[in-house]
Amino acid sequence: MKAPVQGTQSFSRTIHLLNLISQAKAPPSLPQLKEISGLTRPTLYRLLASLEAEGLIEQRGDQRYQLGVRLVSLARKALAENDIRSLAKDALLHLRNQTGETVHLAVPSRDELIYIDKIECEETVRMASTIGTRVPMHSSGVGKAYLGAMNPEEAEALIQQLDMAKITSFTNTDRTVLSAVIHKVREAGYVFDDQENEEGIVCYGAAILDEMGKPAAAISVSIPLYRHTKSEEHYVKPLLACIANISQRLGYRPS
Amino acid sequence: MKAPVQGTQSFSRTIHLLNLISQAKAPPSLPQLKEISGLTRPTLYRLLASLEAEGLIEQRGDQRYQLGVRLVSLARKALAENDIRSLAKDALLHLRNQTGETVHLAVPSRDELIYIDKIECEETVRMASTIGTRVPMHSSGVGKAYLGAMNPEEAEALIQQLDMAKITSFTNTDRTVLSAVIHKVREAGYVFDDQENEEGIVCYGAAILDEMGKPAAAISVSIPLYRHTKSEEHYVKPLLACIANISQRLGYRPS
DNA sequence: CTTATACGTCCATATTATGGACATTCATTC
DNA sequence: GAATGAATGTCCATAATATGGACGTATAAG
Repeated sequence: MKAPVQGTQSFSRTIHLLNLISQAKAPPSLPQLKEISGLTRPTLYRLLASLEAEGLIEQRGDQRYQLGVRLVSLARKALAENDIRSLAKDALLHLRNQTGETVHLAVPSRDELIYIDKIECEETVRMASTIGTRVPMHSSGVGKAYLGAMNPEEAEALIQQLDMAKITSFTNTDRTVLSAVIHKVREAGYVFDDQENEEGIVCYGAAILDEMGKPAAAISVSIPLYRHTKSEEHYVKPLLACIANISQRLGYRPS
Repeated sequence: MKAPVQGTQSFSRTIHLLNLISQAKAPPSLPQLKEISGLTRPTLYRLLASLEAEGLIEQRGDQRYQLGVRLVSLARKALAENDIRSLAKDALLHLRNQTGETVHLAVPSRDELIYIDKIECEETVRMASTIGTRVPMHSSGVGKAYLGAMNPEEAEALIQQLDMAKITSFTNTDRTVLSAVIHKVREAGYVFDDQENEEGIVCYGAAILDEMGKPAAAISVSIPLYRHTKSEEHYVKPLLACIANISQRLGYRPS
């Protein structure tokens, strides 16, 4: 395997092996690793031993290999320096500038989404939401976008557990209807929320995908109903471009 | 540098460099890395280039190096397979068995702690808490333990923002008193909560530390007041042993 | 303009990583 | 229980790689 830098071929091989373990659907066994990696037995043993020595992988009781806790502590540090908010900042600013409306970034917390960033529009009439605001999954743009990016079975299981509270007079409280909506969101890649979460406010939402294609966060563009005068494309096109930008920085590679 | 396994010296060197970047108080510059690593210039360049090629580090605009987003996605996967709940399970069971009382594991979420695991005692009278329950930082054992493990400045800043609500008639609502309590917790390494969060329930709490010595989670042993008959040591000694066990698995190394 | 420092790369060779061969352990079959 | 095959694990001669002294370029300071 050709390393990108001369003199790092062995390091690249080892990290490649780590990536294979990371990408496996379930912790792989030795024969499985030998097959998917194409490495010879002594080399495979040695590279696994070196990853284990550094805590990057661990061998389970059943001889299978999984990612190690050292990665978690490294990543906590990485997040402190480089969390999704920082990663997303420029793209969110750009989205706000292009749409002219308020943009939110939200992450999941149990069955809600929490706004962790907000880039406000420059209009006089603005959103009352603040960072830290929790919004329900069933009625908010970011929540429905997140559900729509989840694995269908997982999304359905979560929908069955949601408290389908009536937030506004427009809020849908029927789970079957929500399932159908989420199905459409999954196909379209974004959602249009028509005052289900806040009377007089509509929004477009989409989910940010991580390296494994799973939703990591969601973004919305929120618009007072009276100012919602431009075409859907005016909001959706830059929203999806923003999502692609951030998802890519997070390691997502569309197949 | 002697590698733990023959044939992995280069990989060990590269990971050692990654660890130095991880442990630096601020993203280090090239001259700083050269000094602390002891590597020659060509070798340093090459190893940095290989880490960068794999996304494990990134060079900032000001030429300094920080941990890369690839670590975040690897760690998300690692957490899915090996999260703190799994890591802590055996130790929590052991703590419950030794103390005979209900044990909680909680992680922070903004200014609260959320129970993510609960090992119930085998007595007839049990705690009403459930997984997912949020408890305030100022009044709960896990909350105060967490505050006590934080950096003093950060803890103080957070204390100033807390909603010092009166949860029970025993709840302290004075920030200055809370600061003094947290100072004592920091010194003792654990907290004794006397019905501040739930009338009729006392508990002992301590924080789990991560690889950098920062709190990652907290544990409490909850006891109905009428059953709180044994010595403090009966609860505290196994609690601290449990904490040490889990913190070590998380990569914490006491200095 | 000169000098010093910082940043960056080449390539001969010292050193390491490799895998064919072999060893040990375990499971299966007779 | 013995024989056989498969799985797991390691050795070490040598093919291949990683290294750092030497050199080059860019930038900053005087």
